[in-house]
Amino acid sequence: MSSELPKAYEPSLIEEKWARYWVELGLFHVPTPPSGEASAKHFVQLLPPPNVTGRLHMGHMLNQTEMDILTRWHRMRGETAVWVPGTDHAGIATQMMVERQLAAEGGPTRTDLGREAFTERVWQWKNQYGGAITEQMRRLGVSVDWSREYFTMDDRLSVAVREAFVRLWEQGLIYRGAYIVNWDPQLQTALSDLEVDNEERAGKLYHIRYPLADGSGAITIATTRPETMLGDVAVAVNPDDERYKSFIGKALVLPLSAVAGGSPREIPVIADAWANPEFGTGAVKVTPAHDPNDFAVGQRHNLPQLNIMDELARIRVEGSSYDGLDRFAARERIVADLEAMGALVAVKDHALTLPVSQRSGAVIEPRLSIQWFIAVNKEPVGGGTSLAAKALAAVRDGHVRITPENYTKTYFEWMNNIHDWCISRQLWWGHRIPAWHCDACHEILVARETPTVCTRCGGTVLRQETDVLDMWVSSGLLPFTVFGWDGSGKLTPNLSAFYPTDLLVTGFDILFFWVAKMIMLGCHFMLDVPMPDGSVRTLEDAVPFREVYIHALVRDAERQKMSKTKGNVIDPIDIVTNYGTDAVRFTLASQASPGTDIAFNEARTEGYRAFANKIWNAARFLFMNIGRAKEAGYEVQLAKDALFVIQKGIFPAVTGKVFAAKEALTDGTPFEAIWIFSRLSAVCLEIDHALATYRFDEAANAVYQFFWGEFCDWYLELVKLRLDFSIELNTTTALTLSALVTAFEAALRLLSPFMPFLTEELWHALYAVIEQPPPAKSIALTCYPRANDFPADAANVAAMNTQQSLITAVRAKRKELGVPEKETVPLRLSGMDHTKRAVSNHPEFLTRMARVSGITILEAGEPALRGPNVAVSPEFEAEIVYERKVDVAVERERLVKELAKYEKGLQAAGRQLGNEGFMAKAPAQIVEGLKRQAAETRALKEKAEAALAALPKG
RNA sequence: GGGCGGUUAGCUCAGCUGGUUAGAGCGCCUGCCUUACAAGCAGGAUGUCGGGGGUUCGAGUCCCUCACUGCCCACCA
Repeated sequence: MSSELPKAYEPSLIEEKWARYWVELGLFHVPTPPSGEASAKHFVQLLPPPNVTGRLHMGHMLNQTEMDILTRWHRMRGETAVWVPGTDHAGIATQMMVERQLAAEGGPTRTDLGREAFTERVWQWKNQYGGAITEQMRRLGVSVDWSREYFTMDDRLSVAVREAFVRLWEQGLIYRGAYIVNWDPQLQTALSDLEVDNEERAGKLYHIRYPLADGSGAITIATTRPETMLGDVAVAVNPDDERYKSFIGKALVLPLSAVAGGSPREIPVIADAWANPEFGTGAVKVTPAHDPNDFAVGQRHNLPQLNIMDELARIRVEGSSYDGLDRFAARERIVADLEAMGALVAVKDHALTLPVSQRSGAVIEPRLSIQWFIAVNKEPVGGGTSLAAKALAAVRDGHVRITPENYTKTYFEWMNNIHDWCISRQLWWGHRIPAWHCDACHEILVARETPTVCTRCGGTVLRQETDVLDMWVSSGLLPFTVFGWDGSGKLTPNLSAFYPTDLLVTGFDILFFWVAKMIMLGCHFMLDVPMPDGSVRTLEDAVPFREVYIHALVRDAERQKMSKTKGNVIDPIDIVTNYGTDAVRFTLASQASPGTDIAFNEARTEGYRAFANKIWNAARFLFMNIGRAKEAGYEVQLAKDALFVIQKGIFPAVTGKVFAAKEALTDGTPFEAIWIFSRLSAVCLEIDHALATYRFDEAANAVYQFFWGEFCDWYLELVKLRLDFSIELNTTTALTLSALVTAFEAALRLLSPFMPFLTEELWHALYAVIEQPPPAKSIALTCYPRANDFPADAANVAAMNTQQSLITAVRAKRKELGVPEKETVPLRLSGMDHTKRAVSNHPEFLTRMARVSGITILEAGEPALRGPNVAVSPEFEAEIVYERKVDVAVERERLVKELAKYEKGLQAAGRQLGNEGFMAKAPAQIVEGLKRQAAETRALKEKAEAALAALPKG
């Protein structure tokens, strides 16, 4: 292979190849260390499992980009980087998906099929389509360990889920009972509070008169859901409400409650502080079976619970004329009937927040039903603190650190007000609750193995509970179940080596759904598992992860939240197809910093595609020159210690484990080579610091700025004046080429966590060009550049800075004077000694970069250069010898503007320097700096004044 | 009703514990096909850092306040 890379970078030509290569060679597989082996420094992460039904969205892409950058970075730093991927069975979503599919096919419905056949269908679906999202992940090249991939319904995980359930039950932390839950009448299942959204809707507040049974008057109540009055069992008033004191204890006749052939029900007026005198009429109807507040009131007053709806939210009151009506139809009928009988006192507009199912969009009906709960605030039987208490302590005591920090507060707020967790779902797809009901005595048996005999009555007809577990139960156990936890209390080799995991990267939307559950369950179950050294595990090491990084939301270019209804959803795969994975990754990384949402703008991605192309072309330049060197008879080879040299070259390029550019410097090392190494060294520090603090944006920007703004803009340009293949075996050329290759190869490694595809391609191409086998199968398996690998020469960098500012100033002045770009001009230079020295040491920089034909450096005694042809800075005056074609008016305007700027600066400085307080209190270095700057500004001002005076009048 | 954030150049955002005269990318203007790259090169313009007050020698940076604007949580019928 030679340097024949296409002129423009075409990601589609290489990405698929490498994505496959990484997976097929299993490059990111980390074997389980033998039991008992001390674990090396590791970096373990668990991928937040996407739903099997899912397609990759921008949130996933951001999440995975961040995780992948960190994983690759840690891996290249020599740590054992384990990233465990997997998918979630996603109970409701998957069941809905398959039901829809059945409906589309016109085949049997779920209920037609029955439980067993239906779940079989879901498995079929999962096996056929469930890999879509992981396929997308493979395409993105995320460096997960695929051999560790899990599915939350895998046998091994299911066994662990059952074990966890049984143990919680045995510890008295799981109970079953009739409570008000959020009922989704469409899906016909209970939902947790978190699965319910509250939506603002315009509604009505109905005032309804309930007459006293003794005919002595009436109470008017206010309600937004009049249909539930069929289930009323009381009316509550505030005990301190003077208006109603006399009513307390009396009986009311419940309107419309008469069923066929009967008379209306009577209900009592009770006193309860729940009734708010300020709201509505101050009297509230009490419907314990259909409202959580009323449920509580009912418990306090021992009221009956009257369930008047079925699971489809249809009215079910035998003998009532409303029987069988849908709740909303019933509402209309009831309101009309009340109006007809004169009981409807008023209807007022009322803004209300309606609970809506996140899953189906149906209006939630609070419903009394029998469900299973985890008691999160209860102490387990046999001692210990509650789940919530442990989870609070884990974060409070710093065993789990949350970034950005302000989420810690949110976490505490939530954890302090946490309610019991409803874990049962009336679905068929999921982990079926391991409980059996005895037909004979109704005893509930919770067991690891399917029981055959009732332990209480010896009955043999046992039916397994039909409910399944909330999906977050199984995913909440993942940090230890993926490493083989089986409840036996044994430390598996994987747990020993990899638990607790190091970092969890996730979105805030599942902080409570998932993160909090993992902390509760991890702290609870892992406390029983001994440490690798056999000692007792404490909370510090029971936590599921040491750190949580909560990433921001990816919005559209207008900062709108992406949503299907708005139609502004950006499909990452589309963008990746257009611009390449690396460019999209870089776009996300360049904006990813803790707590800041990302506005995804394609224009930005276009910019990073250009960056990829820039890198590509830098490589072409390199390869072209290596090709020339070979033609010119230079020897290109690897040295003994896995380094390669060119001719008698000096710079070890590469990698494997050793890298020692620093030691390899010689007297002949070109100035600009030392400079680029010094810069590399500094950038390494910047990147390490940035990534250690989740400043992906800073890291990305640092490497971007380095590669484009320094390596390409300056170093490559300067290199051009060294490379001379016309002379046989020129040492300078050899040294330059060695340094160039060395620096480039290091830059590729620096870039590779951010742009894995491009860097992999070019890295292999580089070795192909020098006809040597690469030192590793992948750039991802080499080591990350460290600051110490390179020389850092401050004096060199300072001199280079001087050269750069001089070159820039001359270029600007040339432009101002209208010198044609190709024309070379003589230059005269006065100014400070260090500037003169920098230029006389390397006049070729100025000559090449600013197209200067001859340089005259004025002696120390000579007067400083002045005039409109002089480019000035505090450090130098550089005169371009050229007959200017300058517009005097324009030049005057420019100078006047410049003067004003200097004047403003001087005034600002003068204010401070003339301020006694400042002089007395400000640190010396600040004062010094300000003085120096003021002096410089004054000098510039004088120079500008001189130039202005020298302008012809006109 | 509680809690958390945001407001800096036309756009998207940096600006770390207050310290010299506020930055980047994109866009915009001017000139260049300079033997890696026009997805490029060189040069340039652009901000009363949301309003007001305060603390300080010194304030995008800290405090108060107002305005606008997101987001999360919440059982007020």
